[in-house]
Formats: sequence, structure tokens, C-alpha cells
Amino acid sequence: MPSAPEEGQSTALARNAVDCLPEGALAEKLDAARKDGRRLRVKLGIDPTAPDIHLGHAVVLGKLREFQDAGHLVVLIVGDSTAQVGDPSGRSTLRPMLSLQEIEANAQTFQDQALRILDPDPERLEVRRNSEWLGLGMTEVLRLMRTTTVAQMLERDDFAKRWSQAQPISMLELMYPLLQGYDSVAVRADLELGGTDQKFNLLLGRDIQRAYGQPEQAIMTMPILVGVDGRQKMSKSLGNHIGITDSPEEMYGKTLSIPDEAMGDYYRLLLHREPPTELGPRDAKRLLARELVGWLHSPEQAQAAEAHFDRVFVEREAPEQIEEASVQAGRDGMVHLPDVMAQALGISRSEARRLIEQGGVSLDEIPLSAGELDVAVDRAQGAVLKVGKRRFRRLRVS
RNA sequence: GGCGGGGUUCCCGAGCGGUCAAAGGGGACGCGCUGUAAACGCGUUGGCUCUGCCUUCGCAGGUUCGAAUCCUGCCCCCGCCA
Repeated sequence: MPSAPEEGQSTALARNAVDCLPEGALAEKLDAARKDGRRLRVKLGIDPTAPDIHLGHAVVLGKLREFQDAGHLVVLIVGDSTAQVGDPSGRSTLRPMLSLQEIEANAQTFQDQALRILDPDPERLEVRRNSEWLGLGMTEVLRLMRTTTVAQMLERDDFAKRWSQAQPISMLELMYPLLQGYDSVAVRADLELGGTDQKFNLLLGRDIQRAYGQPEQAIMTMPILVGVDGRQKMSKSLGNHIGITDSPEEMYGKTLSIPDEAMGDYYRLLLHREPPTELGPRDAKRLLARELVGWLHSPEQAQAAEAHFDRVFVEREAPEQIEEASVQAGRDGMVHLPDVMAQALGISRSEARRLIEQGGVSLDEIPLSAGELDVAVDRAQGAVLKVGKRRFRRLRVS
């Protein structure tokens, strides 16, 4: 049995985790590592299938950071090779194929963004690409494939579900968990983290390590964070994400838009504490938004973001900083608004017309009426164009 | 290899010769309301030189006064059997 300090440490490190398996394995590993005077190698693999990291990733990255702060080494694997395969976890259909260029670009931003949360100290962080070792020859691939049976693969839920519903499962998808397991072999992981949807893959990594004569990693799964819709998991493709590089204003506003019920999860998983009971939901959420912006940007920017939000959405005034849009006057000395909006906002002229039609556009606080598509130069010059609730442009007639 | 089912607007999905820029849902956007970029309600959701015109229903041809709807060929996807 591990001694008390590791027991305590492992409990602390496993906080918020859904699974930490096998039972007691983490404490044992911490204990053994301490005795040998070495650090644990804590693995996380992320496939650069989308260009940005969001708060969902931040849950797991934050946990990794705790391991770093406890003196361990995080091995961050940017899955540039596996991204070409596509993780079938939680998927009901085959992922689309990404081009190498896209993957490379994503890989770079991923790495940069992850460092906003992780400690970059080389003693604490090792960043690897799995293309370093996944250029396997056929012999090696066959050896890898021999470690696992079809029955084992079909045990996993998403495959089982698809299988029973006679949905397709591609060979490529079957291959994915094996490659992820091979990553664990390549970096000799002591522990691998992931979301709960990764449980199968993480556990399979153990079997593969064993087959390669390595000690098996422990695994830890973290809860999946819901997106700003409060229903589905946070994901870029569902458009319900808060990116960790979102601007302070955007991050603040998106946070306030999460349903009250989701607040607890955000507090626990991202800020590692219970939501304040002494505050009402409104203030608790405002505090949450400030803290998140403070964490990923800075406390000063958090204050500014809140002030901006109050000004624009509570007081309904124009923000202090407004982007300029230079516009041309027509031959008749009028400014054609659909044109201006199309150019400045990247929408179609038809859409711009519709917005005006529906009373969604105002010029210096005065709503435009339906059909008011052209405006005199004097009125446009220097005026603030407001489209919807949150898009502002100061017009500069040239 | 054989048999069968499909490819529709951002997504899912109806339509199966005119009344179709195409039902319904989701999402997004706008307005109202609100502590909120929430919830709820109403509305909008191909483009444009906008009471009309142009382009869209896998691709290419064809039939027809008229095609998302019928025919031919091609491409792609799915299932079953082997």
C-alpha cells in the first residue's frame, strides 16, 4: 500500500476525474516514482482536427497543469498523424479527411494555445508529434494489429451501437485506437488523460503497452464540458465553444450566455471550486466570466471586458472602441447602406437589406426604417452604424 | 460479383411534372422582453440594379409549353447476399 503522502497527493490530483483506473494505480505510480526519484510521464494526445483549443480542452489541460505543478512531466502529443485517421470516439459517422496543410497549420496553433495553460518549462513539458513514430512499416503495423481482436474493438459503445444499427464502421476507424495506444508505447506513458469519451482508447493503450512489454499506464478521464448551449458537449463544429484565444469581450459575453444550470460545471472544472453560494445567479455568472477572462487573458482585461459588456448590452450604448469603415458616396451624393454593410461586415447585400427591413440597423442610435437604404453623406459621416445588438462600425466617408 | 436503397438549400429532412427559392425541425440572425449574447414570443434565413430578375435540388445530356420531380449516361454513398 502506498504511503500517506502519495495517497493524499493522488486524491488531490484525481479531483474532478470521472475515472482514475485501475483503482489505486495512480497512488502506486506516484509512490514508485518518488522512491526512484523520477517524475511521472503524463500523456495527453490532441488531434489537430480543428484550428482552435476551447474550454473543453482546457479542462484536461488544466488537470495536466496540476500534474506539472506537482513536479511531473507532461507529454503533449500533437496527433498530426492520427488526425489523418480520425478518432471515431463518440462519432456516428466517419470523419472527413483533412489535408496535410490544414493539419500542419492546426498543429502549430494547437501547440501555441496549449502553452497558455501548460507550463512551458522543458523540465515539465515535452511536446511531440506522433508523426515522429507513426511512419510504421507494414511489419510493425501487423504486429500492432495482432494485439487486439475484433471482438475487443466491437465492445466499445460507439462501435457497438453502429454495428447493431448496421451503420458503417471503416477499417480506418478500427485502426485509430491502436495508433493512439502505440503513442503510449512510444512515449512510455505512466498515465494518460482524456475526456470520458476517451476511456476505451485509454484503456486499450494499456493492452498495447503490455503487448510491447511495457508497464501499463494508469488512466484518468475528465468530465466533458458542455458548450454555451448547455446541452451538447463543447465543440467547435457544434459552434457552442468558447475558444481560449477568444477576445476578452467575446469570452466574457459567451460566458454570460451559458445557462445558469451549467455554471456549476464551469466553476468546478475550470476554476476548480464550487460556485459561490452567497451570490445570486447573475453575479455568480459575472464572477465566472471575469475569472475565466482573468485566467486566460488578465484580470485587467477581465475588468475591461465587463465594463464593455455593461456598456453595450446593459446600457445599450456604443462601445468605446469602434472599428472604422470607410465608405464611398454614390454619384447622387447618397451613401448606399447595403453596400457599406456588405463590405464592412462580410454579409450579402440581400442580408443587409433584410436587416434594415427588420429594424435591426441604426445610425447614431436612430433606427433606420424599412426601405431606408440610402442616407445623405452628412448623416453618414462619422456616424455609428449599429447592426443587430453587437456589430458596430464608425463610418468614414471618403 | 448479384440484388436493393440513396445523393435536395448551413445541417437533418419532406417534395416526386406546373401553385417550388422548395414543407418541417435544428442552427444562425433580427425584433420584443430580460440580470445576460439565457429562457420565452414573433419574424427572417440563395443572390441581385428587388412589387421584378437571375442562379440552385450529385454531374452531363434529353423529353416537355414547363423538371428537384420523367428518360439516358456518368460519378459518389449505403444496405443485404456471396
